[in-house]
Amino acid sequence: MSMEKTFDPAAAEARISAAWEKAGAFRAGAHAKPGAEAFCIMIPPPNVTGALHVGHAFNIVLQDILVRWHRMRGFDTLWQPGQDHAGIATQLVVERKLAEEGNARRQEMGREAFLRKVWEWKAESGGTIVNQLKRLGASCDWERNAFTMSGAPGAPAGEARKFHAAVIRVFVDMYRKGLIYRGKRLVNWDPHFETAISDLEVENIEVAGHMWHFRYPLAGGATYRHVEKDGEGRVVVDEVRDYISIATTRPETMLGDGAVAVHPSDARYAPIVGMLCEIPVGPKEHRRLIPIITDEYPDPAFGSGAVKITGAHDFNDHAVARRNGIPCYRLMDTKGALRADGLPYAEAAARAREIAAGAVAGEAEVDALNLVPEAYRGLDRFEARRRVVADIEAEGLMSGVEAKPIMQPFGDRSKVVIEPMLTDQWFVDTAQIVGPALEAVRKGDTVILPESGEKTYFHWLENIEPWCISRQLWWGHQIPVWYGLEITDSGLQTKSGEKVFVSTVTGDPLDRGNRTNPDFWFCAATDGEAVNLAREKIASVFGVSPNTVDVFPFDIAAAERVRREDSRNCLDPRTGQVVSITDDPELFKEAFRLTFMTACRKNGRIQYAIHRDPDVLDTWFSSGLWPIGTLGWPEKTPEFQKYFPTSVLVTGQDILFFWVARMMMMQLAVVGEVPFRTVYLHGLVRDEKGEKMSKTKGNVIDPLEVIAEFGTDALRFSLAQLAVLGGMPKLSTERIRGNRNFGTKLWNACRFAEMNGVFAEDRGDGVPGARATVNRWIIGEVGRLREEVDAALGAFRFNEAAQALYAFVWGVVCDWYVEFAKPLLTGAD
RNA sequence: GGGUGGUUAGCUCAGUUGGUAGAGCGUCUCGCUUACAUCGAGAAUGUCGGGGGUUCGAGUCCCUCACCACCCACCA
Repeated sequence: MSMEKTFDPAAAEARISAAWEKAGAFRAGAHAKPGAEAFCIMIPPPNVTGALHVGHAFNIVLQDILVRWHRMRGFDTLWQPGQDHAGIATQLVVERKLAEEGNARRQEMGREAFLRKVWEWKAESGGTIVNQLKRLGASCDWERNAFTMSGAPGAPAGEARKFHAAVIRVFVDMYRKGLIYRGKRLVNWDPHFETAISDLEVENIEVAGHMWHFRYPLAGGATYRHVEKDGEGRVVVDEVRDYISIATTRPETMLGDGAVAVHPSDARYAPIVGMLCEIPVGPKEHRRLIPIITDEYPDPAFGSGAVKITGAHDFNDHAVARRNGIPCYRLMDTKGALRADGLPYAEAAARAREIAAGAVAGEAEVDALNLVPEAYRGLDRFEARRRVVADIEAEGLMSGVEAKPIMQPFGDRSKVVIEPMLTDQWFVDTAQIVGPALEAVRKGDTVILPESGEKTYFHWLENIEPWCISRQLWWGHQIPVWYGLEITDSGLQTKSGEKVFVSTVTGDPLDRGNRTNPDFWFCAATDGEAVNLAREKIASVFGVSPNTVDVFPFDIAAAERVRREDSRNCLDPRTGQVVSITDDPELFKEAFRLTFMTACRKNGRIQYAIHRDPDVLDTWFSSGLWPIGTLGWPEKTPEFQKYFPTSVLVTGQDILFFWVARMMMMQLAVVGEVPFRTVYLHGLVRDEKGEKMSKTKGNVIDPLEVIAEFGTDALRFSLAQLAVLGGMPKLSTERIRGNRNFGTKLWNACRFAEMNGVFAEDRGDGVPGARATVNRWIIGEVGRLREEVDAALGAFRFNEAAQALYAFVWGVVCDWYVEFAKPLLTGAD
């Protein structure tokens, strides 16, 4: 078969790809020399949210070059492929798809049915991704394809790998070691997805905002002399005021103010520190009074120097509130609307006044108080802001408003304004596990390239914050913790002589905020184990044998549904509290049915109900275990032993914190080893002008379209050329076209050889013994080239390797060697 | 407010121990010569952001200024 003048990528790629697959050329250890050193790369698992873009292509090509380079030289090579379940992103995609297809919404569908839909989506999307990776020529060991949710309950056939088990195992271990904790903290709340997110998932963007200045009247009509001085000590203001002036960019949060703070050194306010002032909003007869306190936080030079403290909706304020024992009143619901639940405003405000006056209130009670006046209840936060401003202005207590650019937090996926929200969440206590991760890079156990990446890594880890890992989503690894209500032995007995149990927990057993005592949390890999833990715990509380305790895990979502749909409610509507349950079977039946109350004694046995935390883990918690999870840990698989720690991680610098740093911490915490020896960070692929590619700009280069037009090699070579260490890859179609031409050039050199019968005879392996000077010369040149390419790749300078090959093929082989060879081939040899 | 990187030919960018600048694309001229017009032959274009310093010698090291980009950050 003689060769065409131009290379036909489509035909060749399909043929070669099939041959590779048939030969098992990419299997772990393929082409390894006996006793060879291992070389392993874990693919950064693409999300199962859709098609691959050119950024993936870039990432894949670099890995493929490293992998093939090692495999070719006889290393025992594994390139581990797989996909990430990508909690929020995938849930979003599937919800959108369901909506487009006119299906029931997730909430109507129920968790189980929805998850089945997600798995269907995953099967489709995962398959697409694998096929696209294959089109890019990725030489992964496809038989080992992994998925971060494989093996999870509800996973369909074909998802039997055990990644889920590894994730759960790590959670349980870390919990038991005290590396994971749960608590009520101010977290970044996404009102669109109605879940907490981590700090990293928040994008701070400057937007046009306003700063309003309001007057908080002093309580009881009190007045004071307000004196302001300029830099030289000259008095510029000296007047009698009956208010304190504060500034805010978020007037709607005033409703939850717990204090006004000034700096302790601020002489202007010294006369009124300790006094009360009034929040100038809401029905006049029930306005709340809050104290004027001192704290280091306010900057006397900024604004009026006085700051309103809203502990439940601002991170700074929260810290101030904590330090000073100021209550944190939550104003919003999960959708970011002002709360409509709880007691009427008048009663809530009355209680808040008592608290302000010194009444003791627990965290749960404070959280349950809804201090939103009826007029604002249920309003969206932005609408509430408008109303609050209008109302204060109408009352004449607004002293000004200025336009001001402000930094506002947005959800990276939802693009809605993030709300600091006081909620119960799970956290990794990163401070405890960060040390080894820092140390490993400092010592060089892991090297990050380019070097600037190490600086960024250090900077972030040295200032690490706790990592919020719980998400109020359905698609993900469900947190392996079961809760029961706190129960104590009251010592009381019924007439028949059996003990009465007392639940010491106040509030609603179905309330997520009500799982306060960790002694009654049961963290275990399976519900069976959780039941056993609970059984032993309850038995020990009452001093009985575990054999006499029955533990019932129940589904809290079902319980909530039962409650919603039942018009009767045996809980005290005021407090939501159930105090004690005796062994009265009728009472038990009623209570259990309506509230899923947690314990009773029945037929001489203790019965105790537990329910699993409905939340799931942050996607990055599971992908943080990618290196060990894909290799079969916790089992000591041969692959784990051979390929871990892995050799190189090739990934985008944008996920240095999200993923790389966390993998370092997690692997070191779990198996005490670094996950990889070298991290190669690359930039985001941009268009030829250096702008981010986006659908709206229309400058997206679709790798599949490029492949269709120019062939995979043209794309791959272009991407390799762009891989400058620390550089910003800018891709243009022109470049790809140029490299398609390069491919043609190479093709034609081969065609020339073929036309001259070079391939007709089998010359065997190894370096041919050349006699002609030209041939000896070119063999030497090839050797030089190889050294050059090896050196470049060894230093992760893909662009230099590409450049060397380009210059050699075009400038040496084609320009000179082919020409020199012509007389040789046409001559009488 | 911190941090990181960048500023080299018209464009996009390389330039790893300091030794008077390179590639691709584009431009201009010529050429369909038996591997290749997705090609060949030839040509033009740079005070390497400004300033200062170290050195025999600096795009390459140091200082400083300007501008750009990105990341991180709680100023109400």
